[in-house]
Amino acid sequence: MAGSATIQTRKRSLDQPVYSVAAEFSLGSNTMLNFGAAGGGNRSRNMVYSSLDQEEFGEDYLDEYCTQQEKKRRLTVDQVQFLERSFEADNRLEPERKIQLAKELGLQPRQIAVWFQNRRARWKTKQLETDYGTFHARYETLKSDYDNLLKENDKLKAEVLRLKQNDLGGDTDKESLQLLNSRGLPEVIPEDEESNVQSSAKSETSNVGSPRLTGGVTSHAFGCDYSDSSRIGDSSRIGEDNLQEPDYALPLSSFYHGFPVEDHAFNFW
DNA sequence: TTGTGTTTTATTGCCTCC
DNA sequence: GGAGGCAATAAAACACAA
Repeated sequence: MAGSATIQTRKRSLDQPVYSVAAEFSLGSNTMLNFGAAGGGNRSRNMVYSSLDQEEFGEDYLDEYCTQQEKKRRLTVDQVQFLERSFEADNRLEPERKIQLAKELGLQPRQIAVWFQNRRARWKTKQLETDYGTFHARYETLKSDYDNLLKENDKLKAEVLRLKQNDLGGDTDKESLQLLNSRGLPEVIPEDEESNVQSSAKSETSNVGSPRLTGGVTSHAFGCDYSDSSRIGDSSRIGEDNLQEPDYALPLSSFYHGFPVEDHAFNFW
């Protein structure tokens, strides 16, 4: 068999044989754990064979073996458990550790490397699924909060509109405004008192004729704190350069997280 | 038993690092 | 340029319903 006595490099060309070669390292049988063979012995032409095979049966056997065997062999439960424990300790594989594991499990170092490679891939997939679940749950929470804010805002706007339509001079309306203010909302100033506010403030808002919101519009007033973007997680952290003071000329419903909201629908995902 | 979907083992090609 | 990592993929092994 061509190439059977050469050490397989991982970067082989297409016309090279696919057989891995047991001579990649010399296996010390006294250090090898007794994991036995899995899968009943049918091994693929593509399947690496162990150093033990080479020691026991020699190259003639291996030539025949490599031409006849076409099946892969799965690792035993014990081998997998051993590898799992090793992976938990450190999912990176230094060359020395790879050799050591190969000796202890009776496998090729290449098999150890492949197993760790595939295991990292599985771990990454699992991690992505976990992260998705976490972020999606947070998204749902934020969306729910946002919807509640919208509803609250609509109610308040309706309340303000109703008050404006009434005779604003009456005590009843003042009491209503005080009630609104007592709810921890941005302070609503009756128009008859607004004249006492500095005239320069008038240019800050285009809501001429409407009760003025003071102290800025923040979610804190609604018992929520959305200013901490770290709740979302570092990977989705909002760039602080993008943070800006809300444009108070826009309606309250246009704000979320300090950003103008173009559309109520989130395109989070 | 068989068809089908999933998991595991292994290869290939490309990329980065030293 | 070699070694090692990763993504994509192939294919065998396995699980399981019909």
